Amino acid sequence: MKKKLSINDIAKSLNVSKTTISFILNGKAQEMRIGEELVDRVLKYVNEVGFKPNSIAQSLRTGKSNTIGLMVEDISNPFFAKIARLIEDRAYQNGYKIIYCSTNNDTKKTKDLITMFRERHVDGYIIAPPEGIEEDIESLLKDNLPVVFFDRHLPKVITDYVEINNRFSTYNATSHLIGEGKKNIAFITFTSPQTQMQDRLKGYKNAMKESGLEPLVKEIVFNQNEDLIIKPITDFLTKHPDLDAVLFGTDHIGSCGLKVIKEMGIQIPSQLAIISFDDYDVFKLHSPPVTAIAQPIEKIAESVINVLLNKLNTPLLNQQPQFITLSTSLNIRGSSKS
Amino acid sequence: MKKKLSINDIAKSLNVSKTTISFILNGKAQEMRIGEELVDRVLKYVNEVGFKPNSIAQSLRTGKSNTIGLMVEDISNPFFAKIARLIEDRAYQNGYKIIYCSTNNDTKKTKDLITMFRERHVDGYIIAPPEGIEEDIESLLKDNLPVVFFDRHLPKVITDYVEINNRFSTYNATSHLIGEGKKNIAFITFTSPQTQMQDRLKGYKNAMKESGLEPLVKEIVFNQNEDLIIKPITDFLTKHPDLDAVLFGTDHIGSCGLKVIKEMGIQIPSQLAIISFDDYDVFKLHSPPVTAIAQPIEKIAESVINVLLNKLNTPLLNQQPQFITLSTSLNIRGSSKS
DNA sequence: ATGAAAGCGCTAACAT
DNA sequence: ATGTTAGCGCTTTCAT
Repeated sequence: MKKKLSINDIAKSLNVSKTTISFILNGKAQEMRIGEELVDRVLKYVNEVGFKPNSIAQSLRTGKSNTIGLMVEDISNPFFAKIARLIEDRAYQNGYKIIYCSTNNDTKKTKDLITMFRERHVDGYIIAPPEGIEEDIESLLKDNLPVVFFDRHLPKVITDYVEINNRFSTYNATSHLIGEGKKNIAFITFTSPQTQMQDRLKGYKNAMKESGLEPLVKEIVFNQNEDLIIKPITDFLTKHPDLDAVLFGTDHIGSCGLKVIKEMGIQIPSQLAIISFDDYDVFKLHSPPVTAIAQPIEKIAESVINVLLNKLNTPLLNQQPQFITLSTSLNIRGSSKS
Repeated sequence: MKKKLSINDIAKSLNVSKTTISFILNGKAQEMRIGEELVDRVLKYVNEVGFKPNSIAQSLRTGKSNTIGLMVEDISNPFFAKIARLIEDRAYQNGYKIIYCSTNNDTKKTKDLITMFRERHVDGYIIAPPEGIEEDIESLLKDNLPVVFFDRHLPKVITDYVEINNRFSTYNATSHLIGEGKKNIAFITFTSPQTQMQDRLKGYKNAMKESGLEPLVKEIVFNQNEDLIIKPITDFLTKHPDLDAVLFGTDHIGSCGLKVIKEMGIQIPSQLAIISFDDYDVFKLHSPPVTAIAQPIEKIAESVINVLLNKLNTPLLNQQPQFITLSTSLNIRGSSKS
């Protein structure tokens, strides 16, 4: 087994000081006026023996870890999985690694995870924040650690975020249903104080009120166990046979809703028109295909990582935080036509 | 801004040697026969001021990073996303962090990523390996770094792996179609030398041959761009109007196949019976619901992390590698009945 | 232009 | 039972 090389080994083999090696490796040869010939010789040798500086030692010395902490709600949710994938790609391209984790929307778990990330000295944080972690974030910001929120933000915390226009999205979707002649339109969503969910709720209510219709909201407690989502939806639909349309607040609720509707034998769209937030294969392939609010996933990921890299690269400039709001598109399909 | 505390600060404040602190913090107080009263005092103070040892320094010193490298094919694929989620949970429970990345089945990218993981001194590797990285893995193993494969393995590399019984799964699914009276059964899959895909192919062929039927295989080049999967499927189905059943090799091909079938207006199952590998909402909710081969995702994740933690905890015992093969279930639904 | 040396924070062998 | 000290591998200041 070959021993791992250190910068000292290189220095000895080449009869050069390790300082010089370090400078050359870090591109400071010019600055330090190191002979071009030496630079070549070192680079050639380093390459030959495949020496890589020990990044842990580098981290200890410089205080940078070249790591970004990514906290999503649930990595197995397609929305977050896709975002994570795109962020990962761009981060690696820029020499950053990603450490990720799922918060499960659990405040305590999230606090623990922030502590762990902190111990690991991650250079920057990308977070889809659950409620109740304001202090922890403030503490990060106080120590000059860059934090970018996405999907939602914490109203009391001033830091960069990337979101979509939730309020308009549900307003628009609801209006579409109203335009199709629907009157008894329910909104089924998760119970959540988070900004994105609150905004979706507001958009729905606004559209209903503007048209003089009575809002009917069913809130479901967030749970990993699908049965605990399906049950309340079933109860709700059973209790309100007079509904002519339903707007689902998230993709997860949407697909659970479809299961219930299938189970109950309700016809879409003749008996019930349907729209879901988020747009995935399950909606596109459904019969009839389901009208859905599509988030611009690539743009979200792109914006998030750009904002963070930007902050990482210019740490001294205490720039104004950026608040980015992106647009969704309403993909109208068979499930919402009358 | 409060300065980060170090073990030295603690030692000074308490008028105790930092060795003692270190021993106490690492649970070696008993072993070192340190006074119980002192232990309490130290623990209390450490807790009070919120001191956490710098894990980077720990890593540098001990050579352990408490990090597991997880390399999946594509984190935005639900199969891998769910596995990742479960592995993440168990890893965090055991004090390990996960650094993950998507290989995209790209040999070169994977080699680079292994190098990166290595530089980061990850303690163990969980990999869904693409072909062509045999040497890199051998090199890891030579240096005593634990590697666990899942979803597939590399025949030339002897290390632990967790898989499903692919051959039987497709054999069984094909047999089911044959039992339903189908004769012209095609298998649409990705072109891949990987063991899981080869085994799926073999299972299909075996079933066909045993029944004296002619296998018809359409191989599609793996691509991120969905259009490049849909196009060849469309061409294939157009060219073979006499087919009465199709078995799809993966969930991704399966959902693309459904799109094609929908587009072409083919009736399931009257004109064409369908079975897909992997079982997700998109298949369950389809009309008619799609017969699917379900992988035991929880068991896979559980086995993988158990095998790895086991190796991590008993590094000296150069145990026999474990080869775990789990069973799938064939969930028969409307799409495959005659 | 190059080298010596300090030190990032921690662990553990060794000394007492 | 507790303290002293030598590094882990690297960067960077300061001296030459």
